[in-house]
Amino acid sequence: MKINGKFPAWKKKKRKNNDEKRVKNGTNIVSINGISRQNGGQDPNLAMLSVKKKKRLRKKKINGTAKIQMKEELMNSTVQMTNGVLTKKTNMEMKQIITASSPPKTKIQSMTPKSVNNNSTPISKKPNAAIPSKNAEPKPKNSPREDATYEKFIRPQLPIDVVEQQLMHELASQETLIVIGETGSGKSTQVPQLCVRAGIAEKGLIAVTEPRRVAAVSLASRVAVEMGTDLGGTVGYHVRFENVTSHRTKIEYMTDGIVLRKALVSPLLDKYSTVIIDEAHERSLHSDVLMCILRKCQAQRRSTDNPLRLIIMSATLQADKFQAYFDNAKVVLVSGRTFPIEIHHVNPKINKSFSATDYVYNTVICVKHVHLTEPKGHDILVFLTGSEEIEAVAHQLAELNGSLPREADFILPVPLYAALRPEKQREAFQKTPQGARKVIISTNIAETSVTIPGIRVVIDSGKVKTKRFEASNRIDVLKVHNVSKAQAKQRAGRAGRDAPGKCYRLYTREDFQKFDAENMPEILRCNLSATFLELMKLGMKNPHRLGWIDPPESQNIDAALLELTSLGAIRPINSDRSKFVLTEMGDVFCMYPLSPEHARILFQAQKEGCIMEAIKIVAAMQTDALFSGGSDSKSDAEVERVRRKFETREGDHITLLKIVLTTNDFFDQLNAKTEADARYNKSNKSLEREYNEAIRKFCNDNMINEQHLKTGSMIEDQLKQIAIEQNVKFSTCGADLLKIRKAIAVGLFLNSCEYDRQEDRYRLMINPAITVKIHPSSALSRSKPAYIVFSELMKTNDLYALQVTLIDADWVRPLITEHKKIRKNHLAETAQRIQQIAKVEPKTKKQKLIVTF
DNA sequence: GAGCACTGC
Repeated sequence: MKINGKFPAWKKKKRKNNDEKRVKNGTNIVSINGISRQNGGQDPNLAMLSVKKKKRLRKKKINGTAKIQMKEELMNSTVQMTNGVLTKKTNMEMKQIITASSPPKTKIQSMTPKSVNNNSTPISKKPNAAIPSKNAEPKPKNSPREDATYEKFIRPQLPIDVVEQQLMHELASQETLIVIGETGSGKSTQVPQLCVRAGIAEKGLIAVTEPRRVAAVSLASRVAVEMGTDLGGTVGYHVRFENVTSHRTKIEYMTDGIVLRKALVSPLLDKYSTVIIDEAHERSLHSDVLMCILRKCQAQRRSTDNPLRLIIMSATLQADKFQAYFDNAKVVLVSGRTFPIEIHHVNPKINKSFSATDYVYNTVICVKHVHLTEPKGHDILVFLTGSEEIEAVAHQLAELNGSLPREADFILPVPLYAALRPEKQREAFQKTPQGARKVIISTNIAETSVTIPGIRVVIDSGKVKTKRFEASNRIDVLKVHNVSKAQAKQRAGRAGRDAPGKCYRLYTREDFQKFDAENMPEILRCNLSATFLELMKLGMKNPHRLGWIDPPESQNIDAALLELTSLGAIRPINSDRSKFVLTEMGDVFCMYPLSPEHARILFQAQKEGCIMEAIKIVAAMQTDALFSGGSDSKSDAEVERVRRKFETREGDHITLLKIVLTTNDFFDQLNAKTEADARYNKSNKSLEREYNEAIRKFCNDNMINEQHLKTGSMIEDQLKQIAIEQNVKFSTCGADLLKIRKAIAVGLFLNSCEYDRQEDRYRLMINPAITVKIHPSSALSRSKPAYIVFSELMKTNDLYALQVTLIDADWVRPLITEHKKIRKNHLAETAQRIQQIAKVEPKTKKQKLIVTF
């Protein structure tokens, strides 16, 4: 998947001149398709816009205002819920609401929730008259360009301004602070700046962690504008493949995963005086792990001259958990800035045409109702669970147009989900044509990851598809669940970004009351092995005794320990078998951003002498499907024909290798041609156009997803870089594919299966009670070899093995025997430990506050 | 012969 590195010379030069100041460890790769979600450095909010609009906005960037305004909309999207209010409002009342909310008034929460009452900061209602200048940050003298460009910027008022003095005071005096503020409060952009103004940044950087790349990049650029500095100057960001910071940087926006990687190299994180964890309420795996290790880190730095300050920022009022976890830390509340939203629940007594079970049917009925009753021009956003449902509804809505009254507008259904090709995704952001109403039918991608302008009505099915890990059988189960109350609120809020909105919920109010309050934290529903490996690198010995906000189930913890032990990454300490340490191999695994199984493949490949091939395959395994056939234009037969082209008898991993090698050849030829063209004085512009056009055609002909290809290529480079740092001797096996299959078999040996002719299914070798089917998308689904390994087991309607490779049973048998031995000991010890715990600690309810590694 | 939400290093 070699796209970058061999970049035409003309492109490299151009880049270098523009980006001298930037510190980039990523790859300078041209945007293959121009617009992408995983964009390399370009503004993520611009990324979703049409090319024309983008150009327009770029032009305006000189005076800063256009971009700022747009960011303002995107960053401070305003939400207010009139939760549960069903009353219809008259036009007059609606007008009043609109005048009252535009511009939305700053409102400060005067009441404090019960849970945080005793230690929360009382917030003054008086508007703050003496707010220090927003540009108090001294401007760097050596960069006149920055001053000229951004000097005149004055940011609009935000709700957080009112508590500014209060916050400054608390920031200076508290070791840990919890800031609760709903969307639009301005906390993500202002709190880091307040830290700088409070003088906290003198001792070290301010780190701000975000769960998504887009957020880290766009917040950094916004704050850079506000502080009158270049991106990468006083304010920078660091996400995977992209480090835009410099020695001058004081505020560093990062994804939470990056901070974790940094902690692995420098466990005390002493470069940072403050770590701000944003969006803590989302409870992402990384942010939970971070809170866990930062608490420990804080304790260790407490007595030094460089103590660590923690700020936990959350959008929901359920602060009690965080407060208890951080030793009764102070809580500051800031209100959001929002437009009101009318909530309508289904009432079965009135809405007789609704089905009790079929929410897809109800969706169509509801869209029709809304379309015929709501004012023209109000676009609709529908939340459903998956691509199949979405395409079905889109189809039915398109057909509905035939039966609408003559005066009604046209319904324009627009599907939106992550697996959709980028150019199709872009349609959701295009302006609605005259005489039509856009109905965007989306998965939960539209909940947080992307923001669509112009939405006035939300239709919420109340359902979401989530993946949960079944530790007992090591299976991922993908199932439709009810959303949480917080999630339903988030969805409704999407209707109130630009103006007052409405939300139709396709479930009764009684149903809503039964929903969980919050989303289930990721740590409770995923395989913990990779996380434990990282924590053990940091010195954790017994994960059962680690202080989590929500501790994972014992069974899940044990499953991860067993997996890591079997893979040879950790071993129990002889003196105390409930404690574990990393093995030498485990120490190497940690350096790779991979699951322990995938790291094991690389380790084995090194022994077998096929590390180059292994890196290509493992990198491709990290991306989503490279093939992007299905749903649009191309027929099933066509998709099948292209797929066959790459299929190999050895299985899907070798198929991946074939695709990557084919692509490499293509890029070699394309780059050679482009460089030759450059010598004939073709303009850079036309060269770039032809280059991108050729890539697009290649991907289209081969049904390869450009975006995933690009990501895979960058991961390949990253893995190679790490391998170099680990002094790995590079080797290639050429056409001898047996070696690479062996490496794959060893890494994935826990997933090896034997064919059962009678059942016509595969039995898991580590647990013969479980039988699985090879997914029909696999190259081996028809040939049914005797022994296979797979990448992943997925439970949908049946239990399917995904990504399958043909193996020799002798490669894995010794490993399986060893695994069974370990499991037996492990189980005996687990049983013993459980007995001991039951004796010593009868039902301890209160959570320990001291971290015990 | 099925059909897979979303992130992140």
